[in-house]
Amino acid sequence: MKNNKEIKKTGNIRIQSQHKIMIAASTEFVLQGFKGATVQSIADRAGLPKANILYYFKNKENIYHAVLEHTLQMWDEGIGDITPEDGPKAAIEKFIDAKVRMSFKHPESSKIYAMEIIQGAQHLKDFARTYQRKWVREKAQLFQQWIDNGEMRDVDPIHLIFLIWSSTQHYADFETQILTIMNRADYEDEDVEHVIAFLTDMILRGCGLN
Amino acid sequence: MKNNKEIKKTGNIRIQSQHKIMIAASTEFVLQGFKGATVQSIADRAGLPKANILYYFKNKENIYHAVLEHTLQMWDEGIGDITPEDGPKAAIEKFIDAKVRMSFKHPESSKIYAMEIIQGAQHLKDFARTYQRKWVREKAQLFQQWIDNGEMRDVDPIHLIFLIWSSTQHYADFETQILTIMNRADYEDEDVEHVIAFLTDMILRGCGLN
DNA sequence: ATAAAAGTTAACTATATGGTCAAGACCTAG
DNA sequence: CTAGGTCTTGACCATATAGTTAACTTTTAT
Repeated sequence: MKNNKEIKKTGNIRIQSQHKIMIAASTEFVLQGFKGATVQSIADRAGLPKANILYYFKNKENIYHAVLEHTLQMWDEGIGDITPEDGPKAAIEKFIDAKVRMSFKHPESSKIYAMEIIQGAQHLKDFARTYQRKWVREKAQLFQQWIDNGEMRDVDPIHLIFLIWSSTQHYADFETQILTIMNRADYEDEDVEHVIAFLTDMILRGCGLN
Repeated sequence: MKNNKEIKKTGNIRIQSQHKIMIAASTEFVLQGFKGATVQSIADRAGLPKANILYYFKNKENIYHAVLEHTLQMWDEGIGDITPEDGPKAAIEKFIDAKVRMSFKHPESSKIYAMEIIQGAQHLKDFARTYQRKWVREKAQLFQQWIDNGEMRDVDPIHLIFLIWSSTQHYADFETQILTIMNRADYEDEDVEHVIAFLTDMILRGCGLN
């Protein structure tokens, strides 16, 4: 009880502050990059004095790590799992649906992750990379089995995953460009559904599932 | 003659130095981002003293602008043109072929461009954005005509272009991740052909052209 | 041959920034 | 009420870095 309360009270302000800082930091990292985002700019955006930021995170790198980790975790949770029972059609539908929704809901996460990869994944821990390799290979194997069973066309499963990945992520990462091209200020709710429908249709057909 | 020689000689060293600097700068900008890339690091990579860099480019921003402009120009030249006579199949084939080859040949360009867009295209001149909108809309209209003529399935042409764009670009931008997943150190020549074949097959089929 | 132009570079400066510190405010438990 | 912890924050410092300058060398034009 006592311990509980301590966590509830003392922990709360810590969590809350850290959360507020991470939100602000995400924006700054997207806008300015890791080096370009200054602790001061993060502080300003979070509405806190700089020293307070450094009180909750030992240094800028730690903020970035926290943000990255949070991103990975969100990705991991958001991307529902695919099972052999799903069959190829449902699997692709689930996968596209989840990724597109995530792209539209958390574009900053996608952007930060993309920048990290583009720059060579210098801050990404080895285990994260290995984890992803395992994930992709596992899913690819599922697709391969469906192919072997004649449940879908014989397409390279690894590249199929890349295709889904890239085409869905694009709406987050290239938001600016896409909005410019569509001559719009913001995405709207219908866009999500439209994109899901479009991509699902195209890719299912590519796999001979339509 | 005199004038010619002057351009040939004097211009040469200028062009050569600028080129060398831009190559080095590209790498640094990809690796460290705009703010993270220091003039010194660019100088070191180019094998020149810092002051020499600043002699050829007034400041860091100018180096970045030159690199960006070069990238845009290359993209513009590399992406062959599509004409109404091509018909949808050849158009898609040409487009994918050109973009994939560019991704594998000049990944840094693709990366710099991607980072610029992700960060909100803060350095991109308005005319470049407008130009791209025009380009995409123009091509989309072509596809729309083919659709109206019953030459291909009725898919959203703008999103079709996004799909081709994203899936091809991905191999440049996410190089690091893709190599990790494929457990490889580098791309090989066959990869280009394989990717072209895979994407062309998938997307043509998606458009009902196969 | 020579003067002007172009190129090279070490040394310097001003500033921005990451991070520290210490003093004090504010909780919380007993 | 008070002692120990947590939180807050202005002031400070060391360093990294963009950009300048000025002296010097090399190239080019005539």
